[in-house]
Amino acid sequence: MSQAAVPSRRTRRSSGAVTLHDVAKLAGVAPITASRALNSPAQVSAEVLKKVTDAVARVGYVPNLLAGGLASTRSRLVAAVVPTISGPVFLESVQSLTQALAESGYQLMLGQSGYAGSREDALLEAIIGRRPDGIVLTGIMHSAQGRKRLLACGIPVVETWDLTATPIDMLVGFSHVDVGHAVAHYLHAKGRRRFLAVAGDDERAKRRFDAFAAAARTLGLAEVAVVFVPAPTTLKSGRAALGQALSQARDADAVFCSSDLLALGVMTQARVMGLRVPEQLAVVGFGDLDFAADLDPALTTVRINGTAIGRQAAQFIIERAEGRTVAQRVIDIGFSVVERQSA
Amino acid sequence: MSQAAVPSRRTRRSSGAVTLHDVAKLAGVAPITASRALNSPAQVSAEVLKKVTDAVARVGYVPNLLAGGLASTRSRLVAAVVPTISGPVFLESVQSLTQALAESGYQLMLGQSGYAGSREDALLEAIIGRRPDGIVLTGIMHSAQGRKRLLACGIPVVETWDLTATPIDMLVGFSHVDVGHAVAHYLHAKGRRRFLAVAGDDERAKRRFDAFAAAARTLGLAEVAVVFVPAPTTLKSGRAALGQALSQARDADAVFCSSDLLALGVMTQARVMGLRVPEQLAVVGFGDLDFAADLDPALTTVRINGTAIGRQAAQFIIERAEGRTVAQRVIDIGFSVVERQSA
DNA sequence: TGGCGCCTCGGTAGCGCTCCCATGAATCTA
DNA sequence: TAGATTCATGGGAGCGCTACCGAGGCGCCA
Repeated sequence: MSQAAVPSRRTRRSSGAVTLHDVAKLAGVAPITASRALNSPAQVSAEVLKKVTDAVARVGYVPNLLAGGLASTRSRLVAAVVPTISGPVFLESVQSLTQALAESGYQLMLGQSGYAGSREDALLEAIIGRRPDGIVLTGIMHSAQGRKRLLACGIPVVETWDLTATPIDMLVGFSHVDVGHAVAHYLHAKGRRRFLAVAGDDERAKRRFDAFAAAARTLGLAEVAVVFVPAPTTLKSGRAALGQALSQARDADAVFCSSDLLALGVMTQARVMGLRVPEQLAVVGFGDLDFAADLDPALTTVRINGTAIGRQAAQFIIERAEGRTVAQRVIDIGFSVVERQSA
Repeated sequence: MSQAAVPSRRTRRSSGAVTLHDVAKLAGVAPITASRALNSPAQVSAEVLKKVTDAVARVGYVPNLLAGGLASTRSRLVAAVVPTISGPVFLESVQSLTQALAESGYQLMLGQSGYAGSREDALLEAIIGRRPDGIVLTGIMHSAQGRKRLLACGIPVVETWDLTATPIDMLVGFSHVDVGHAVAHYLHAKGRRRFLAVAGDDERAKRRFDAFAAAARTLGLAEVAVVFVPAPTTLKSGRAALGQALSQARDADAVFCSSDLLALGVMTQARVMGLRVPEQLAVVGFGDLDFAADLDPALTTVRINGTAIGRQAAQFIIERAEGRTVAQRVIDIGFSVVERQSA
């Protein structure tokens, strides 16, 4: 197929790769015309279009998007920041975000902030330096420093997985306070009266559990014993935490866990201890990970539509990148308590 | 702090952001000197260095790495391709890859190929177009088209999670065939004689299970009944598959699963069916996800050091990006069968 | 004192692409 | 038929940065 004269005047500076100029020369048109043929085919004649696409195929041209991004100040790169990728909670969002972006020709850059947030500044620098067309944050940005930075650089920002009255820019999330209330009322309606809680020590989980405890108080129930475990949460910490929690309140009849993994740990430990779920102990998780529905007993949990979050975040950013303005900049996607067997 | 005269001559073309020129002007040096002060501080005098860093701080300069990448043909971007991010198997690798890269100033771009591999071509185009300094592939690249493309573009490539005699470039992985053999021998040594297998239908799992079945044959055991489930594997498919597998071979005394999630499903289903693990049925997983050790019974599984894979892949690419040559381009990081309670 | 090398700094010229504006041809209106 | 309007194409300039080379200042040796 290709003994096509691939120009290989690889100088010290040039990468030696095929450029748009080569394509244009081969097609017998000006570089800018070749550019148009590739980026807005509607603007060129059918004849030119064919010549250019043929030339592209012959030399195996791949546009240099770095150069394109520099020239057009649109990098077609979007950055996503997650605390850590190995906690499975945000995966669904990242997955759908990647996919939705890819469909529109955008590529995702992944950054991990760590739950500590220490490297956050360096990470922001690395991200902003790449001039992405958008930044998706998991959780809202709290450090004043970081907010200022993001505001100053003028890049569209989507905060996710949370709700706040003062978003930096755009937001798609849900109320952690409402989740805490909803679960407390759910358990109360099921006749449970003595609540326990096992939670990761990240900021959002804490808010869920403060609300959970507050709602229990409002319902006239005993004070909720909350055991905090280090984020990211694991099955192991769930097992350990249940023992600890029960020692604080042995007559407990319900546990709310800040993740499904934690809930699985709690259920495992309960079984080992001879506690029957849900008869003696109701267990509620959070996240509705794909295994939750098929555990035995099936896990009652809080479902967050992570796919919707990712898709909506992508849409927000694409809208803005294409120059349109986003009317509704804050979206509460809500949540639902999924009733199964465990509570 | 900053009433610093941020130049905001935002033209139609310019992003209006602070540039190196602004910094240089403020510091009273030439742009190239400012560049050196930031990128190779050893080459400038202490005095100049201070003037430049002060100026940077005053105007809040963030280097445009797109422009830098274009000029130096080093984007400091690395692409990673995974089948899907939501299967938890590769997470550990992605996590350590991201981290190791970040420490050296590289940023990860994430691409999802899907298990089907249909969008692979478009994905490669999107990746190559960004001129990354390296590409990390999960699994080896099979399509001749894809291999050719990667070879042609001259970007360092690391294939992972597999072993082949003909890598495109560099490789860090392990032998799936050896895994199959090792598990068969492990179970045989434990006195098990009638093997079952539940596997995702991806290519690597298939190779593990062919080897597993072959080893069983060599050991003089009955033919292994293998049930394939669609990738990515889930707890649910594990539960369903066990029933199906047992109907084919009801006297089975051991199951090898192609993922820990599948194994959890199998164990869950076994419990529901009144089968005791490991007494009546030994269960072996694959992956050693973080929950495996703390299940009840604790899951015997095959441990792959995903962190080491990610770290090594990062090192490979960084070495090459810095212009050094990599002597040992293929690394077998091996695996280990982790004995716990389930088998 | 001159010649040599080293170190610091600057000018110039791109990297590969797209923006803005100008050109000529073809089409339309009066 | 002249003038205004579209359309397809091209020229020139520049996005923000760094590679390359050259210039001047310094200390060193003979």
